[in-house]
Amino acid sequence: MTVRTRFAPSPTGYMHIGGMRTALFNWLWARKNGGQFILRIDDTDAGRNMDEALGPILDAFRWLGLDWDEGPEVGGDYGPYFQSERRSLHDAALKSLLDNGAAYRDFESPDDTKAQREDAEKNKTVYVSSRTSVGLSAEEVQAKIDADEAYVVRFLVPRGRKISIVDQVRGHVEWDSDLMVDPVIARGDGSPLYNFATVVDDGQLKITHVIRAEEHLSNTPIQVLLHEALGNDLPVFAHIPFVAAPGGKKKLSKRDIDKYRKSPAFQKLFQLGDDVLTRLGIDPTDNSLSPVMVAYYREVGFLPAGVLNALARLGWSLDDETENMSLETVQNAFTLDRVVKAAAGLDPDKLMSYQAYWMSELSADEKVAGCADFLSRAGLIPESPDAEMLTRVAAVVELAADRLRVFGDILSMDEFFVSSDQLVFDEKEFQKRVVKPAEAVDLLRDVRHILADVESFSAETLHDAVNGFVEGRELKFGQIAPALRLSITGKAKGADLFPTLEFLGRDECLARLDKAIGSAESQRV
RNA sequence: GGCCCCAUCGUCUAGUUAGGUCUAGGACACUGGAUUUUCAUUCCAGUAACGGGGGUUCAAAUCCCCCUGGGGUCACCA
Repeated sequence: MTVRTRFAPSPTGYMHIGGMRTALFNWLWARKNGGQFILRIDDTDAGRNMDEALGPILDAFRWLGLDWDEGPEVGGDYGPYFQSERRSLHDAALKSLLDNGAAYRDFESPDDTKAQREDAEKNKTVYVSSRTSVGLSAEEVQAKIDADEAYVVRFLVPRGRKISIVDQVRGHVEWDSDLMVDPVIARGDGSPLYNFATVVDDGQLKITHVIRAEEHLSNTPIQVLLHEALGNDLPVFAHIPFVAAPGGKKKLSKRDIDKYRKSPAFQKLFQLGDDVLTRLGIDPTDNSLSPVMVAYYREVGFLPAGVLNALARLGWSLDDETENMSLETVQNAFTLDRVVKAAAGLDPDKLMSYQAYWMSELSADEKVAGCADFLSRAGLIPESPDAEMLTRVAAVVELAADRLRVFGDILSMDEFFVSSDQLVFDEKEFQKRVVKPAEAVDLLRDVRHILADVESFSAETLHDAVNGFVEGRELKFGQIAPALRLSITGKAKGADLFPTLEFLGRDECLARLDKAIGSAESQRV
């Protein structure tokens, strides 16, 4: 039997990071077993703006390198893959259920149903459907239809049944059919509801494994019954824990984004993301991009490998020690029985550590390509940089070394891409390191002479020259380095100092020093 | 509230199915130290957990029961 898994997103305009994890596990299970992974679009409220709504979802899959064997754009033998286009399948299934008495038209008014529900709640009894319409003869039903009486189609839940499944992650789970309400499976106009459409589609698509988040566990007994009534082979179910918000156990949700912004666990991520997004000209506070969405990580400059690694380790482990895993490694090792049962909070810190690892695994060329793209988009270098500019980027990437965790980090090294007149000093640090210390400006002047006179402007000779000066004056390096760094880069921290000087070159360094000295003097007076 | 699920360091987890090898392992985060005359990296060290109570057993993180706590879901949404 070929394993067939599916992910069935509704087109919402963005890809949720938790949904992505569910999709990943489905993909993994299919690939691990040499089966098929299917993308079905659950667009029941007919497709308006489908490009806008579906595009970001497919983009997320493409970015992470998760391919689908059947679905939008690629087709397949069991199509169509948009639920809205599968109506004839749903109609036929509905008719068969109605014909054999497994479902019935319920003419009870919604208000009556609601009142019964509330009554039951008040009396602390179990609410089950009244089934007042079940006893109606075919003629009576037809008469009501002819009289335009409103109705819905409900599935007639068999009484006295224990419905049990062997969930691949949870084990044996059981429900009592006597406690179940007859679910509405279609509206009066015949349009199917989720539980019904899903079962019809899963059956027709020959899905063998339904791997989904645990919030769907409570839908399972209805779906099992529907599969039975339709004569489908029952798929294997695996309910994986949902992805929780950092620090908590609640489902990660787009609506709570403002709360996350204040959460300490999210602090570092937001700081990084806000900075990068702002430099790219995207307003990070309007929440059009947030850490709940896959696209956020791409925009900030994460690697697919980093995100994938973090997602795979959220609720799954290979063994007691392996942390850094490629998609291929995970794919080969993936089993459902190693999926954890409890909800797992997304840990931005850990995500960042996976990311940093995969960034360090990248070749120099790959880093340069990624950084150049971000620099272009931030307007720091031309859109199509020439070879000379790319060499420059490569040199900065080398200077950045492991300070580069995400591609967006390169944007905070803007001092290497602007000239002295555009250079902005960190105001607070400038006060502290250059303006305040009494001797700073004089020392800077001395250093200027050294830089002007040194024979070859290389990191090594620069280091020796400055060092000689420091020793000759019986100073400490720390008395001069911070002021020098700030004058040259405008920042209090950054890449190694002397290589930075060498990279910028003598003229640029002197110009920056002059600017700093001038600025400090004017502020002192 | 009904139904269902879950419960090991702050976090992600190993260990639970086949009880002993667990004075509970790893990773992230955090703290301290070394290296780096910034920052980051790297290295070393440290803090830190079986929710509680009953059983069963020679032996329980592991099996059973109860409690507590957390969560999901209760639509003519998906």
